[in-house]
Amino acid sequence: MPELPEVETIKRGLKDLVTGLSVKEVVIKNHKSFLIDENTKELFLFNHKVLDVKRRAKLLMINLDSDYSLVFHLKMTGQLVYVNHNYRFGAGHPTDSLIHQLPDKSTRVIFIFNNKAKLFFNDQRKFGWIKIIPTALLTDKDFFKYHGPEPLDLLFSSDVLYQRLLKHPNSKIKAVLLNQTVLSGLGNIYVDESLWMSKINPLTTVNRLTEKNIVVLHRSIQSVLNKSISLGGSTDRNYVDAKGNKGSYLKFANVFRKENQPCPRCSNLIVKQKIAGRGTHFCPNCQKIEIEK
DNA sequence: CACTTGACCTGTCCGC
DNA sequence: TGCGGACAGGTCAAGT
Repeated sequence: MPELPEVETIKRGLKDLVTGLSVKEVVIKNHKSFLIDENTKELFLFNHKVLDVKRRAKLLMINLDSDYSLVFHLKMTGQLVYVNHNYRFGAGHPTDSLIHQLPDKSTRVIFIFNNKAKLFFNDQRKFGWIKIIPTALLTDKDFFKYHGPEPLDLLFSSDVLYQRLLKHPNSKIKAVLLNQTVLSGLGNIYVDESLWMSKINPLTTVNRLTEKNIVVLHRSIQSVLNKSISLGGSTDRNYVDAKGNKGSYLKFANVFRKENQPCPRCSNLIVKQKIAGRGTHFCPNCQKIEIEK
């Protein structure tokens, strides 16, 4: 589930909650989720303060004052939920009921902090992972050489998008936008939404796109991501933020999970079709394939 | 090289 | 009510 807006939302929440705390204990219920040896735990994890929480692409990083960082990839069903020592954030918090159920059967790793708060790494499908990596490596651009630019970075212009897309001229735009080496952070939801907003058919090959298409696509990607971040991301099934709150972006989605419903722009029915191996939602009427270049 | 498929896992939903 | 199959937001390796 978690794409850029979801990981960004978790990061913002966690940063306020865990900065300054130190890890006292870790309970690993599923070892494949977090391969770490006792030595590394003692030397680089335990009793080290959290300096900062960062995001790059879909990775979330907790920098520790040991010069190492905890790095998380949530893949499809990962959650990072912080719960304080008495299992409450405050009277009447909407997610108190959810928090009381933790740990649950999807809990794979639990971090316990010096203030007795716990951070639950839940992951139903066990695809996600946690690693401990030297912070210096994470700031080295080599580490992210297989990740494309951040779509909300000021340096990410429509020209940059154009240049990167052009490296895959014969591929379908849907597949290229899902490719993390081209651009970081988009997943199935935001690719479908961005293409709808741009009136681009997901089957269009890159070499059929006009320059105007790309200018509009660039603006649409940023608009969709910014709107989702402002709404706390998308909760389709699993996703919750660091406090256990769901995101509300999908209430405003135009095509994702809207198959057989009218297109908000032209009233034609939205279709769902497998493209690039993924369920893809679009309006075949107003998302036309460009004929001329 | 472009593209597809299968694998990693668990849970849910749908049709019989 | 039970069972089998398809499917789910991510990524990687292997195959065509």
